[in-house]
Amino acid sequence: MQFNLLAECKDTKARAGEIFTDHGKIETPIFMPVGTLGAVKAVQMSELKNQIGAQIILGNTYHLYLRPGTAIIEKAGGLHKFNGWDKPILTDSGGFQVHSLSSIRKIKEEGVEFRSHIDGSKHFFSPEGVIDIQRKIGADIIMAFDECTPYPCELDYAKKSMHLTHRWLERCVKRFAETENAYGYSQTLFPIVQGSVYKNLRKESAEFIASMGAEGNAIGGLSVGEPDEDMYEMTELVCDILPKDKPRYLMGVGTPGNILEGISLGIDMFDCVMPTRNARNGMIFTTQGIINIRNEKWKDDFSPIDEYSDCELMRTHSKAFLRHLVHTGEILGAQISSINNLSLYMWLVTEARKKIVEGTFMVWKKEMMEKLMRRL
RNA sequence: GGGGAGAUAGUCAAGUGGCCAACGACAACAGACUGUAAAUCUGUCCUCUUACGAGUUCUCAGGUUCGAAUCCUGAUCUCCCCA
Repeated sequence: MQFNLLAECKDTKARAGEIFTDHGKIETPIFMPVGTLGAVKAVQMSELKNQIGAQIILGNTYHLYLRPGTAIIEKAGGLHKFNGWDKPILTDSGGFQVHSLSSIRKIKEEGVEFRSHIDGSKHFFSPEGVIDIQRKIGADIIMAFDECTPYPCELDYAKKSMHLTHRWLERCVKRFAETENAYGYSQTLFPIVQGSVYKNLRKESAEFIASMGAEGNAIGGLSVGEPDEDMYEMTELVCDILPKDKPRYLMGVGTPGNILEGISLGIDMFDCVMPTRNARNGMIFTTQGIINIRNEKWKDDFSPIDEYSDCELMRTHSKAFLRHLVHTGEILGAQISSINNLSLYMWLVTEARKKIVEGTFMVWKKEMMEKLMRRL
């Protein structure tokens, strides 16, 4: 993997760059649609590629390990072959499931014991095992196994958890170095900064992660319920420590506003389920603000969903029709909504990149923050 | 014409003397959702009130009772069976 920094904003810490992987180029800042099970829910690969313009998607180690199982993916020749997505893929390690499945897992020094959320069976994830699985899944970028701490989180717990994540990281790095890619193209391992919302912990973690010399670095444990101000403060602090010449990935973020703020703090990569999950629940992100398309007020509004969208679907379909689809539970409602939201997110990062290169990012960002986050 | 069953809030549907403004489901309305246990979840849902609470209800009209959606009488309407 290769990262080139192409432009920097003079007013903020925003930057524009490009990442080269064996599956192609990624222009940063970038938003990565989440496809937990190897598929972005309600969106076809061709739509992702041609309409939305996605450059990289996510998969999830824990979920793919349970179903279809590592052996099947290996037999298919890796996830790219299995799901037909020939551009870059990033897999999360299962660290987020340590957080989201907290009621059915047990954390130990050695690793994490999960009970499958599907059938209750026991599974053990160690840092080494997670690297092995991710080697077999074959994502271009793989993540270290970490504990994504909850919010709120006691200082004492956050500290212990962070140190555990650091020890796990060393084991991940070791295993990664000892193993090879399974399908002939290169993979790279991103370590993850933790430390909850504690400045001293974040600093310590960022310094430790920076010292690993990875090709890219991630910030985890944020956007788990803390106030936006805390998220931004931690992000800024960490970005200032992480190497400038490597991409920075803010995991799980966020709203369009969060993303713009993250970009201005020096983040290059984002992923979030919000555009797809919320789409399925009727939340439509448009260039003019946020719409709850289920609301009664749209029932006879035959104007385009977003006449200023660069997504043709949004300019041609009416709010009333989309409301009808979502309201009646038509699958097409989820599809159109998901494509729209992802298109909007991709448009957002693409525009941001342009503005950074042009040198007008700050003014544009301010305008967009208000516009995109307002409720219609 | 004869016999039988039934009418409960937007819909379906429990309740068959007090714990009933009335179970539940659906619909409707609103909200939540940030490295996806989510096409999920939460709330409201007779009227008025932010709420506390108050006021009207269980086809209609009488009646029994301290007390009725629940018992009695009649009316109206619906459905089924036989001729």
